[in-house]
Formats: sequence, C-alpha cells, structure tokens
Amino acid sequence: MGRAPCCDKANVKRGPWSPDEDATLKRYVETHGTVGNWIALPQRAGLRRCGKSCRLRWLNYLRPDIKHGGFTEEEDNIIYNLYSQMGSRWSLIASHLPGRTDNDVKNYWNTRLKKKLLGSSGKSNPVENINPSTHNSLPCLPINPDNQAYNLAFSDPSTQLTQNPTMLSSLTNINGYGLTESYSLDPVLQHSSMIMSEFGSKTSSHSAENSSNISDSSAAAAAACLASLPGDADAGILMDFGLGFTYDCFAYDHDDIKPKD
DNA sequence: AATAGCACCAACCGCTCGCTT
DNA sequence: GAAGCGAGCGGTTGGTGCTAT
Repeated sequence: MGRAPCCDKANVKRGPWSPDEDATLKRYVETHGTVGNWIALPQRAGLRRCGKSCRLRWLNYLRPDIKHGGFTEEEDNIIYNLYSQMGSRWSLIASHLPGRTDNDVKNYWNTRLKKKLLGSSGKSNPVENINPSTHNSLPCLPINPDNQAYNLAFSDPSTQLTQNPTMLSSLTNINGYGLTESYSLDPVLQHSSMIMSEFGSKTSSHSAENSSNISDSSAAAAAACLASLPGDADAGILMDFGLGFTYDCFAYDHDDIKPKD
C-alpha cells in the first residue's frame, strides 16, 4: 500500500496563485504565524490549496524579506564557492544569501550560472581535462610528460589522507603518480592540500584522452571550483572517494595559482 | 505578421528525515 | 522498535514572455 496523499488532489486548486489567494495566505500567516501545521493551514485560511503549495508560495514568494532577481557578482561568487564545496545543497547555499530562497538559487544556477561557467571566457572548458570518477574507483589524471607537480585540495579541510587507507592506496597506485610531500595548509585556498607528482610508468587507460564522459554535475562542480581559484588555473581533476562531497579531492596545476594579495 | 526556439521561473512531485505516538 | 505523519529538500515540469528567423 502506498503512502496516503497529503491532500485531496481532486479538490485542491493547482497552478499559478491569484492575487486574492496571495492576500489570503499572507493575511493568515501574518496573523497566525507559520509555526504549526501547513497541511491544516489551507482549510483554516479558507484556501483551496495543498498545504505544501501554501508553504512553497509563502517561502518562495510572499515572505517579506524575499529578494527577487538581480543577483550580484558577490552572490555569484558565493554560489560558485559553495557549490564547488557541497554540490546541489540549495537550501544550505541559500542560507548564506540573505533574502534568497533555495528555489531561486537553484533556478539561477540551472538557467544562468551553469552556462556561464561551462562556457566561460578566459578559462578553457574544464570538462576537456577532467575525468569522471566514482566511489572507490581510481581517479584519472592526465599524462604528464614534464613531471608536473599537482596540488590536491580536499573538500573537507579536516581530511586526513594518510589515515585513509583506501584513498591513500588509490592515489599512490594510479597512473604512475606518487605522493611526494606531506600535508600543509594551502596558503591560497585556505584548506589542506598535498603535492603529488608523477613517477614511474603510466597506463593509457587513465589518460586524459579517455575523459569524454564526465557528468554534467561533475563538470559544473569542477567549473565552480576553478572559478573560485584566484589564479589562471584552467583545468583540474575531480576525485570522489565516497566521503559524501560532490568531489572529495581536486587536483590542479599549482603553478597556475597566484597567492592572494 | 507568424511561428519556432529558447530562457526563465513558479509550481509540482516524490523522496528523505526527524519527530511523535 | 515500528508506524504514521508533517516538514523540508532537490529534481523536474509546464506556462509565459522574449528573440530570432
């Protein structure tokens, strides 16, 4: 048996809200507050609407402190940074933007910011250089003829790589890369990082040439991460070790990053 | 002027979480 | 501990207006 519906769908109105309905809901909430039962609210307020619909209408549109449209550059940057750290946790991201709702931020991201990032000028499309990686699979790094050192930035600053056997084993056995330095606090990104450089043999199966299937969300996360960097880094590698972040680790060319002023 | 395609955004849907009984 | 319920969340859809052809 399925779950009981939250309202009688045959007897509730759907679609856009009329000014009268808005006024009724607003009047009711301003008088009685939002604390309590949203499911019972429409009946008490005299609205033929689903309680969930009332809640959404109030939170996303009628609340007095709501800001609509006109996202600032500063807000864009906050969204970039937070999305790169936590992915599509819209309510959390919105909580850092006074007057913005999760729906607003989500719509703004999906319709504008994502496109802006993936097609950004000046920085090449990170999708070209990043491989998809999945839980417990080996991260994929590009072939690196110049023995380039990569910096690794972790989504969770408290990540203890050396105490995480799965992650450490993966990183030290992939693609001929090796960890050459111990932990430090990255002076640019302000979170823990680790230098890794290439050595030994490489396997072509992990080469950048095979990196065409990156998912949309991973590409967006990578783009957001690159956008948040202060320098000219134009590519990086996302790594997901299943720690609960959109990506757990981000490898990038450290020479591209300029120190903060 | 007509219309096809696109962008935007409000609203809906289904799921999970957490609280209460 | 299990079941029931409401709140909250994120993904998706559909309507509307704008732009290009």
